[in-house]
This record gives sequence, structure tokens and C-alpha cells, in this order.
Amino acid sequence: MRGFMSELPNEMTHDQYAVRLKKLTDLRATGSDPFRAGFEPTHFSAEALKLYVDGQENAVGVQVAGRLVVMRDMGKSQFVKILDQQGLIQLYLKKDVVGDEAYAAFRKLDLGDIIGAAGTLFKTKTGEITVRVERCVLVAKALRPLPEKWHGLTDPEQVYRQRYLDVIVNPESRQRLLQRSRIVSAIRRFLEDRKFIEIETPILQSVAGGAAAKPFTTHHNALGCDFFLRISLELYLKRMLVGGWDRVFEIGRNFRNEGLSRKHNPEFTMLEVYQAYSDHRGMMALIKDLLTVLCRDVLGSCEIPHAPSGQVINFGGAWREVKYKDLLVAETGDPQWFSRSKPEKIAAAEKLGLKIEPHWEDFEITNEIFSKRIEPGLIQPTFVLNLPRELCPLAKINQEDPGTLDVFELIIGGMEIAPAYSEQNDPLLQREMFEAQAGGEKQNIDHDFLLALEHGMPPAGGMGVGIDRLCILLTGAESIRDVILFPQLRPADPQ
RNA sequence: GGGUCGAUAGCUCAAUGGUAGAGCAGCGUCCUUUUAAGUCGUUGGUUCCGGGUUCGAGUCCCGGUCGACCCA
Repeated sequence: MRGFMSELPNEMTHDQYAVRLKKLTDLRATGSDPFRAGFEPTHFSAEALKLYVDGQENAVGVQVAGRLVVMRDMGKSQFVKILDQQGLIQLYLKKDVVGDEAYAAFRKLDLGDIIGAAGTLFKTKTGEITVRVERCVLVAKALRPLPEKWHGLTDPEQVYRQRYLDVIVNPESRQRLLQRSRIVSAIRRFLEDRKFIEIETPILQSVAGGAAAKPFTTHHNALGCDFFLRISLELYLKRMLVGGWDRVFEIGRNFRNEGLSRKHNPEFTMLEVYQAYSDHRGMMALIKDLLTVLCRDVLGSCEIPHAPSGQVINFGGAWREVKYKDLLVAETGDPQWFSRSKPEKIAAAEKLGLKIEPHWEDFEITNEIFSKRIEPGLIQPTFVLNLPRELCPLAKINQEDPGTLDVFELIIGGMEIAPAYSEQNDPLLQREMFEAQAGGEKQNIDHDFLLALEHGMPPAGGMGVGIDRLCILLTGAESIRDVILFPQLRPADPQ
């Protein structure tokens, strides 16, 4: 591992660190604290830039603060740029404006230092709105140099472990990760506008239910018992439907003790939404509205390029609706697929190039074809309907086709984005389905949830949206690690 | 877990088995409207770690660490 390893404290000997440390102690020696200079910005960079009125030079005063990322020293004047949460703003310092002493002090600053500046707005001869600095202070000294200005930081390991550097020097990372915050914020606004209540439910659970996944375990000392970290939000949100909170949602972290990949981080963010007196059809309308609003308000377009397929995903038109069964028949070319024997299914699946485990049930073989052969090809927004009932014990059975469920799986860009159900609210049926799914492991049944259902839960539509995957899709990221600020890595070797 | 590839200056990257270099950053100089500013000069290395082969290893071999990609 490059760079990171050598950044342990004992490396205070490297020359740039030593130079900066000396500057710091020199400042202290003259009585100024390089970490405490009081300065309050009046504006963020982008706000300040908007205040400039064409032709009115030096009419507007602003105070801005940020990290020095560009310095162009021309002797008795210099152009520098600082970076704040809204971006870059250029400052112009002249020796005869700020005075000899302040100017000399400014020239001792290093790239990476955090400064505050007060001055007026003007436009340079090349047309860039700039602050003509009258007063400037160091507010925090940087002891370590920034990565290179032109190439940025490219070592993926350092990008992930030192994300703070990545967002300073790589504008596309900064934009992508800010975009994620805007997406999450817009989702909250959208749901709150529709009278959904955001709630928070336990992460430490004694039964990790609501999904099929390996949980993390942890231990509570005072209670003297083990807990699981939640693998889904579902069962606690539904308890609140029982409690009469008719529209609830949570945006929270789930934890699954499984492999890492471009699409999997062990902790990931889910949105789950439940709406009483609605159903999976209602959720279809909700998710389509939500994604349309996100495209419009956050991305400014309903057409999002999808690099892996070379297609442009169009969120604006009608979204395809197709039954699971029809997709399977089309892929296998066998109208009788669902009545084939297990050996026939295995043979056909292997012919499609899939590896089938001998202990798999029929529906697992079928679903392997769906997830490996069909799903990756569904690029445009597609609601897959009538999934087989074995796939989820928490949804209502379809009346016309009792082998299937009143659910959809929304696939976009070849990825599962949102599953939704007409939620099962029959406590007796729910218990049966839990028991069937648990097999011998009855301790995995959440009896407290069943107790809640026995008090009566209104019929409801419910939906889960993988926020990380949604962000991959909407920002064109290549990996889940690019939309998570601090993705999980193996702990750095302490050497 | 398996396979492939990678780790060299603070950062981005070079270097047939034969003196480890460049650009940026840093340090010193010139320059009062720059846009990767320009100019002249210059410092900086446990080549990820540990073994081995060799007269000689950044380079070849073995083991390890961390990462990326693919597969499970």
C-alpha cells in the first residue's frame, strides 16, 4: 500500500511535514495560534459568486473561508483559490492593499491550509469573479501536503481510506457524493410531502428478521445476551402500522455478513416505506413518482446514461410491466417451464451456462435463471410482477394465481432497485409461512412480530429501496464503494 | 474462499538483472489580473514486508500484507 503506510506519526521527518511544522511553531512563537484565529464567513463560495453584479466592481463585500487549493504567486500580488462545501472561489491579494506584513505572512501559507478572507467582488480580465482581499487570516494549519492538483488521488485504497482527501482533490468524487446527499434529502422531502412519518427502529435485534441473510452478531454486556445487527427494517416498521401510524418510513443502515463486491457493502442503506390501505400497485405508483421527482429535481433530466449497457435509461415514459413467469418462459423458450421436473430444469439451466447446486429447490433453480440470465438484461425500468410465493413469506398471495405473490421487483440498469409487496397481514397465514421458511430453525421466528399482527395490522403496501444501488444508477458510479463515503475495507496493516 | 493484476519521492508516473528518474508539490530567486500561471536554481527514496537466487535484485523465485478486477 502506497502512501498510507508511511503516514504514521513517526514520519514527522519527511521534509514537507518538517517545513510546515516549523512554520507552525514560528507562528506560535510570534503569538498567533494557527488553529484559533476567529473568523466567520458570511457566505459560501457559490453564494458569494452570485452576489456579483456585472459592471459593479468592488461593490459587494463578502467573507469566505476554505482550504487553499491553488496558489499563483506573482511577487507582489497573487491569485489563490479556496475550496468550501459549495466549491471553489478565487481570491486576489495585492501587497499594497493588504499591507507588507500581512502579505509576507500570506506568502508563508501552504497549499492545504484553511484560511478566511474578507474583501469585495470583482471580475478579472479573463472573466472570473474573484474576491479582492482586504483582510486574510489562517484559521487552521495543514501539516501534510495535498495530493497532486492535476491528477488528483487515484490509488483506490487511499481514495476510500482517506475520503476527505478524495473529495478535496477529485471534483467528480465530490460531486457524486454530494449528489447522494441530495438524493437522500429529496427522498425525505418527497415522502414527508405525502404525509409519511420518518421513524427509527432498533438496529440491535434478538431476531434478525425481514429478509434472508447472514447477520452480524454482537454482545450486550449488561443484559448478558447476544444481539444481531438488523438485516432489514421491515418487521419493526410494520409494528408501527399496527400502532396506527399509517404512513411510515425509515432510511437506515442494514448489515449483512456476506461477501463484498461492486454491488455489496456489508453495511448499506435501505429506504423502507409502508402505507396503510395501499398495496403493491400503490407502491408502483409511489416509486415511479419518487424516481421521476429525483430525476427532475436532483439530476435535472429523466434520461440517465447507463455506461455498462451503453443505453440511456429513460425514467420519463411508461414503465414496462411483465410477469416473472413470462420472462422465464421467454428466456428458456419453454411454455411448460413451471411444470417441468427438477432434473429437466437442472438440465435446461445448465444448458444456459448456469451452475446449479444439487440441493436447490425447484424455485431456486428458476430464480437462478432469473437473477443471472434475465435481470442483467433489464436496463429500462421494469416492474416484474407475480413472483413465486416461495421467494417471500411476508407478502400476500395473488388471488388469481395462488402460486404467486402480490409483489413487484423493480429492475433498472440490470439491478434490483426496489422490491414491494402487498403486505401479509393475516397473522395465522403469516405464522404458517414463517414456520415453513424457518424449517427446523424455529428460533429464527419473530414471535413478537406475530403477536403484533394478531392485534390487527391494516392492509398495506410496503417497499424497500436500496439507496446505495439507486445512487450507483443515478450518478453513473461503477461501484457501491464510489457512493459510500467510507466503504468497508480490511483494516489497514498496523505494521 | 479461488484466479488474474498491482504496490517505486508527499501525489501522478518512468526505469533490458548493472549509478533509482521526471512532472506537480516542497525549498531559494524574479514577477502587481493568473487559469495545470510563467522564470532560474535546488532538496527529497527502507522501491509494501520477509526470505531466496545472483558478482549484482525495483526488476527473477517463494511466502506474507493491502488493494483492484473476475469467479464462487
